[in-house]
Amino acid sequence: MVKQLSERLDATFAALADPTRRGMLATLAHGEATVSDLAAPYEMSLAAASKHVKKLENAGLVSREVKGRTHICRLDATVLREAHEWTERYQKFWAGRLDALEAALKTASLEKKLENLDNE
Amino acid sequence: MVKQLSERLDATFAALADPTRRGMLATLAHGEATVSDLAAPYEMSLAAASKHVKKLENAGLVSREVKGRTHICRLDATVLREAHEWTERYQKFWAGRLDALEAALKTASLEKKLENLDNE
DNA sequence: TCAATTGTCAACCATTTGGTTAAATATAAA
DNA sequence: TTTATATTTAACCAAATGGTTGACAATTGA
Repeated sequence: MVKQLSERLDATFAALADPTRRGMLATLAHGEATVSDLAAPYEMSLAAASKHVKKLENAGLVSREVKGRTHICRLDATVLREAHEWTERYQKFWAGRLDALEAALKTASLEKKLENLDNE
Repeated sequence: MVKQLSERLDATFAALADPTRRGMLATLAHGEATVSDLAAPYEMSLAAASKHVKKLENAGLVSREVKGRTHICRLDATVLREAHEWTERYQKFWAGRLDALEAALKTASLEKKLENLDNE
């Protein structure tokens, strides 16, 4: 059952809305890590950390390979890319507004110049 | 009271993790809108929509100007830019750009240092 | 075989979230 | 002034979240 984009964004943004989970992703940016590795920096129980990893996995941000009794986790940035693209649209919108502002200012100064020309 | 980057990311990502709120931002990308305007596309009560707007505002994604009995809302992409930059670091990692990965790790450790400084 | 390690699962708890309805507030219009 | 409009607030509810502890399963090492 493949989730729709909107639902994937829900899960991705929700997964990112927690400093522990963002920290785990930062750890994974260095390379693969076990659940214990990911849990190590935090004071919470392993069970709690395990839930965070599961949430990252459910969002599709992390993939897991069970190897013996350890679970090897890796960063999977596919859904993260969707989140990045979502925010990018609004960034571009904002940049566009700023461009429009620049354009407005340019037009204003151009008008002034034209007026000055008329006065010459 | 200015929030730390980490807390701003918490609030921003949490605000984005809901389709109603993302829809409201999409509406605001067309231009300013009142709370009623933002609520219109949804079946929920105005009170419920009002809470969503408040959450967007608290995250800093939306600014509000009270004008008579209406509240005019506008998109404020400042914190969105932070979220965009955060996802960008990991998205670049996924794209296999090792130089970007280095930069991401540097930024991450710098971020930690800055936050540690703030905590002292 | 027995003990330690890795991790999940179940049950529980407090807090947050996202919704409701009803009442309150403030402004605008008649 | 009275009424209608725009919005928030309060009280409430069910479900989700983020944590705990304790038991369990699987694997590894002694």
